Amino acid sequence: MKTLKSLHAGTQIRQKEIIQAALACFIEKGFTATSVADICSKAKASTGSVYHHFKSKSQLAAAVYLSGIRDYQEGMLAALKDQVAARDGIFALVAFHLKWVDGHRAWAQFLFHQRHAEFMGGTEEELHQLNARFAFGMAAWFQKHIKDGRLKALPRDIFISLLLGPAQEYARQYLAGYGVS
Amino acid sequence: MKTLKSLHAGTQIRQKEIIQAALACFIEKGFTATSVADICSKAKASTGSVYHHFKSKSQLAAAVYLSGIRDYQEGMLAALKDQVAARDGIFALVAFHLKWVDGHRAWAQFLFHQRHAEFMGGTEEELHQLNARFAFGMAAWFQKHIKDGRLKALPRDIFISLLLGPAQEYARQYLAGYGVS
DNA sequence: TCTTGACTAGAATTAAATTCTAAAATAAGG
DNA sequence: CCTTATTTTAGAATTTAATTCTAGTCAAGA
Repeated sequence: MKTLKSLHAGTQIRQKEIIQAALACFIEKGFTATSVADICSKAKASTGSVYHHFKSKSQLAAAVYLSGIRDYQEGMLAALKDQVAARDGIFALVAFHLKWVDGHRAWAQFLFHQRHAEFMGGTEEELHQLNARFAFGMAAWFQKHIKDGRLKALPRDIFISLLLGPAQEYARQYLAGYGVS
Repeated sequence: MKTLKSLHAGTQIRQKEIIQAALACFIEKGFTATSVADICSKAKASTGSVYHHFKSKSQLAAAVYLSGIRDYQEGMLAALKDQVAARDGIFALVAFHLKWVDGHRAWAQFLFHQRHAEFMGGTEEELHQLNARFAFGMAAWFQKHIKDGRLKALPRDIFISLLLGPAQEYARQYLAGYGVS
């Protein structure tokens, strides 16, 4: 017998198409002003399909958000994995951050503006989990450099602020001059 | 003949009631999740009445926002007007800021969270005008102290940051532990 | 008091979200 | 290959919520 919940081949692609379409619409018109019909037509999908993959418009927006974060965080960790020296790791992170923002401007803008949006309710666990995993991965890499005294031991929030704050702030200003919404 | 647009006596009160009801709903459930029916029933007003006073649900949300800002800014300027000495003015501002946040927690929370929300589109001019007027009033008071060398001349954004940043940050944390949304 | 426009009420309309039903596509086991 | 269970798609039907409309009430001021 066939395994339950076996996904069809194109499913992930379809979901990504829908997410991308939704992202484009949200950025162009904002969450409230885009209808799911808008999203359907931009994604060339039927309402049935969209609602099959996502519980609701809000949940889709949350998926857009989470999907962006996931991509960013995975990229950051991957960038880190290739490095050994403390200095190289830090450079890699900052470089990746800036590159990601530049390469995903629409998405970055969405992430920045919707940080605490209402549709995120009911996704907090998943977001929290993502963040925890990310923090863990980062910590694991930096730990050895801290132990060996090459980097200072600092509270996590301070550490992150020092590491990425400037790039973050720069990105914010960069995106502010980029367009819509 | 009667002047065009002469308002009835209770109009302002009614509008305030609706704004307060809307504020309560928005804070309790968020903008998207509250229906104008919710607002109507909380304000004991008919849909007709609500739509007579406000063009749309979004515009009502914008009015809630602007109304809060206006109240805050007027209070700040009034607090300043009573003072002469530079030190007294600064103390008065910080005190008023904290008192206002404490006395209007719901409102303050709404203002903090909705800063760049979508429904603000189409109200930017009015917001900008409010801010400009506020900045002008503030500048007017501080100018003389700066001229006389009792206060340093600093770029406006830096000046404000130094003046209210700590209180602002404190308020943010204070509200974070306050409840809903 | 009378006229006029503001205001209120709530029904009617419209628009958008969500659900539903049936059909098409796909994965695996035989 | 065929069968069958299951996922996926389409789009119509339903439901829900925003907005508009119509009729009537009320208040200001001449």
